[in-house]
Amino acid sequence: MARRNDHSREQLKEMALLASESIISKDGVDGLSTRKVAHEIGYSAGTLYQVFNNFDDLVMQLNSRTLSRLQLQMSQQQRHDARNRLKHYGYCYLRFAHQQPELWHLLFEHRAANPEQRPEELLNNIDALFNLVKLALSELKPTCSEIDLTVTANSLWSGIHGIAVLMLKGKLFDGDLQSAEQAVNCLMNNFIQGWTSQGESHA
Amino acid sequence: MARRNDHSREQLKEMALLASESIISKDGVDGLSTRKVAHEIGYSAGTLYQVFNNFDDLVMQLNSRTLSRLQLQMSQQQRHDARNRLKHYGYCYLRFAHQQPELWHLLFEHRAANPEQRPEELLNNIDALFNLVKLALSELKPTCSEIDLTVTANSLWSGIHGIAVLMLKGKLFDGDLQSAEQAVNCLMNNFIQGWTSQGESHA
DNA sequence: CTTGCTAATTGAACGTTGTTTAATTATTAT
DNA sequence: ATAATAATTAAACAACGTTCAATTAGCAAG
Repeated sequence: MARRNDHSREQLKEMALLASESIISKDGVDGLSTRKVAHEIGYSAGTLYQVFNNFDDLVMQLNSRTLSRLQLQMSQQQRHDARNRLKHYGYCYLRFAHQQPELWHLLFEHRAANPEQRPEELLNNIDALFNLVKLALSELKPTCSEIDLTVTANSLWSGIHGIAVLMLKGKLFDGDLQSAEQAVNCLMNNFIQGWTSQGESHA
Repeated sequence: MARRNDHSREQLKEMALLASESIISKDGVDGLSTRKVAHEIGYSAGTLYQVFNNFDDLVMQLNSRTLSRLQLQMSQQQRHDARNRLKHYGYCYLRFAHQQPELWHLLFEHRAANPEQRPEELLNNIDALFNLVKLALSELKPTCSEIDLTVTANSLWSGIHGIAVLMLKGKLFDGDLQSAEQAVNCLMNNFIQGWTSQGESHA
């Protein structure tokens, strides 16, 4: 029996999340289980429920970490003009999905039994990510209204997301990063070209 | 014990697939299980393994049906010009995802334990679907090379797919069909506008 | 230093899941 | 009618998330 003051709650949570990431990197998302995590950190499965509400809660907190790491990567290297920054975002997104396919899958494709318990932090991180895109778009068309900007950012970024999804699914692009990057390039170029060459009617 | 000649293999498979769809419509994708399907058709779980290799095989055959239904809906109503036909495809795709979210989710987000056993039929249906898009694109730019056409179709359709994914995830577009359609419209308009207004350098 | 209280930790249990297999039962062939 | 065959089942297995009574460790008071 692990002694009571061996680790604080915070430490326990941190250990569990680290162990989860390690397990996922070894056995994939489907190999993650409460018993494995508990065993890895030298506790029993029940103890995890002192730190997490349930398994989905653990996943959500994992996702929070993953998303903030993604956000960090994307927000670096802001030196380019808006057009190239958008491309940079797309490549970052794609590269992250390619390098951490299991964590990415958990982040975007995990179905919580109780979806409404998504932590505030995760939602905020998603918003922050979208705001990067909106900001770049607004530089490309300063006269654009806020609502049009939102629709445009949603549409464009959904496209990038779709490419990442299908890359990981291995169906399109042969699961190949390079050909997926080609698709991002194609989508970005054509979309931005179309968007900047016409009025706001097509927002 | 159900008697041996009550149903042929074909009938058994058909019953199981129908029962699966019924269960999914009631309890969702996560409510689907071998025991439920077996109980619904009046057999025991073991009997299913005479007709399916395993649970993933059942899912794959379900997906084949789902995909061919989607393909049917999309290939109808071909009367429009290429541009509007592409939009029609996008709306069809989106509407299907919205009307049958559980089946759609199973089709595109189910992770088979053994991914390489995907049935020929499913792959063919996916190809057929993509060829619809490529054909419409080729009408928009008859001089376009086959390889550019492929990249462009992949990019555009990945975008549509991404919108559908995020619509169902309920994160963007408020899970709302109408605002997702707006995104499809935005993506299609800008992409096509951009693609047709420039040479093949951006394929 | 011992005793008693509190709270962390555990192990076993429950109800699931997909899957396998020995035993049973229904059908067919002789 | 009997023997061979094949379909069907019930039970078992391992693993899952989750709960909870029992145990044990830590701390405070006497």
